[in-house]
Parts: sequence; structure tokens; C-alpha cells
Amino acid sequence: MDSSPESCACEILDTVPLLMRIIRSKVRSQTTPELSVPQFRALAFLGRNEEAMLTDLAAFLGLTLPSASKLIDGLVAAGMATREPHRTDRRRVVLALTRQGRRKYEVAVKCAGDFLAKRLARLSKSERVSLYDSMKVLHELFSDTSLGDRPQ
Amino acid sequence: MDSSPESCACEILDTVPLLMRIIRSKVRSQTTPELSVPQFRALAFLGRNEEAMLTDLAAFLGLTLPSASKLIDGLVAAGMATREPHRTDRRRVVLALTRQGRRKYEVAVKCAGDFLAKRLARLSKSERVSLYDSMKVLHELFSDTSLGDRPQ
DNA sequence: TATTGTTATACTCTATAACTATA
DNA sequence: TATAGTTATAGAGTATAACAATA
Repeated sequence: MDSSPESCACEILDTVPLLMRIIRSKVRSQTTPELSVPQFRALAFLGRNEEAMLTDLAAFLGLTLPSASKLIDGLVAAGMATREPHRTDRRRVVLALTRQGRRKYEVAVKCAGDFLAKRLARLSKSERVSLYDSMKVLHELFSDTSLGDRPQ
Repeated sequence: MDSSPESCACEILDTVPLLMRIIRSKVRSQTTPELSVPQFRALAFLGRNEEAMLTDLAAFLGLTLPSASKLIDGLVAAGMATREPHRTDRRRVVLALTRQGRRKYEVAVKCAGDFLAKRLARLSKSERVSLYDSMKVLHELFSDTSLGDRPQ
């Protein structure tokens, strides 16, 4: 069994896009047609970041400020997010999820998680231990990677 | 250390999107501004599928036929793909990569692979063995998943 | 009649440019 | 002068509808 860095990289390139397609499909089944993919990613970002401002969100999504602003228009109109002026710096807006927005996000993630867990139950205990460890290792190894991202 | 199916699913949901962002970023750095993401995915599909017809590609990309047709227009104009009439069934078109298109795809994948491999070299041998096995297991476990995909 | 694909048209998403307001 | 955000406008990308050609 080959386990060179190159072979591992190949396996990751084969497997990660497959898993991502599955996750995206399950998430979308719970959010479309209400939310676009970028809107859902915004929901996820706002769920993890308290008091985010528009510039933060735009950077995360790889969008320009005008595009992020319009995207938030949609989330606010859908009752998923709020846009408030900042208390001290009145140039900023403070973005947050509504209760409904948070719930929508949690339900979608749970749907994907349930599907994965059901499949993972087919594995042996030792396979799952190895898998769990490997995911932790990967997360640690790549969590500091900076993405030379769009927009140009 | 918890290794229930649910915990494993959580780790996958944390780690896979992170890895996917990294892979996408590296691939894009080699293909933009020439190719859009769907065009690159089309390149990958045509690289893996000989004699593909337009309907196959549209299904894989989750696009309608008109959208897939326009996307191929772009790849043909860029010299990355060819569109020929089928030999016996003259309703069909046969899609294929040009040498340049194949090369573009291989270079982009190699760039992402090199980045991953460089990082993976930091791991111990035993960590890589576990990782390699886990990727194989995941690939096997989810390779038959059908995606209830767009378009509507 | 069903299948494969294209053309015509409209809508959504995103970017650039220009602007307002605040620090 | 620099920063945070919005409005106006134009360009990609995608969908639906209507069509042509072939099986």
C-alpha cells in the first residue's frame, strides 16, 4: 500500500470533490429554491461570526462590496438576516442572522450530516476511528491556508 | 476519542469544505481568467469520458442543454475542445478535448496536487497510511451516491 | 412520436464606476 | 485622505420557450 504524500494527494483529489458534491446536494435540497449557494454560504458565515460587517462577508465569499450588499438585500428580504448600523462607527453595518435564518442553516447542515452518518454507520468501529483521526489531522494541517482568492 | 457515525459526519462537514476551497483556489490560479469554474469542470468531465455527448455533459454539470451548448461554444472558441457530429446517429454531437485542453486540465490538477503533497509531507508515515486508507474507504462508501441535482 | 441539439429571449448574479457618508 | 457602504449600469451565465433535424 503506497502512502507517499503524492498518492495521498491523489486520493484527496478524487474523494473530496465527490464528498463536496454530495454535501452540496443535500444542503441544497433543504434550501432551494429560497436560497442561492452564495446566500447559503453567507448564512453559514454569519452563523459563525458575531457582529460581522459587510467587508468581512465580502472577503469570505470572494465577492465585491456591491455584490455582497445585494446578496444581503436578498437575505434581509427573505427574513434570514438583519442589517443594522454599527453603534460607534457609523460607516459600518452589523450583519446578523434572524432566528429563522439560524434555524434554516442548522436544518440544512443537519440534513447533510444525517445522510453522511447513515452511510458511515456501515463502517467498522476501527475504520471510523481512523477516519475521524484523519479528518482531524487534515483540518489541522490545512486550517491556516490562505486562499489567493477572487475577485480580481 | 469519539468515533460515532455522527461525530465522523461532523468532522467531514468541517474538513471537506475547507479542502474543497483550497483545491478550487489552486485550480483556479492555473485557469483563470481563461476558464470559468463550469468550463473547467467540463474539461475534467471530457478528460474522463471519451466520446461524450452534450446530454451527458449537461447532466454532469447540472445544466440545461442550451446552457451546456453555450458553455461548449466557449471551450471550442478557446481551442480547448472539439464538437463533431456523431458517425451513425446524426442528432448527436461528439465532444472531446484538444491536446491543449487536456494539457490545461492536467497542469491545473497537478498544481493542486503539488500543493497538497507538499503539506502532506509534514505528516508521519503512519498518519499518511491512515489518511490514505480513510480516503479509499470514503470514496468506496459514497461513490454510488446519486445526486438529486439541478436543474429544476 | 421521442430524442438531440440550437436559436431567441429574459432574468439573475457579479463586476466596475461613480457616489455618499463617516473616520 | 482613507474607509465602509450604496446606487447605476453593463457583462457573464443560466433558464424557458420555440424550433430544426434525426431516429
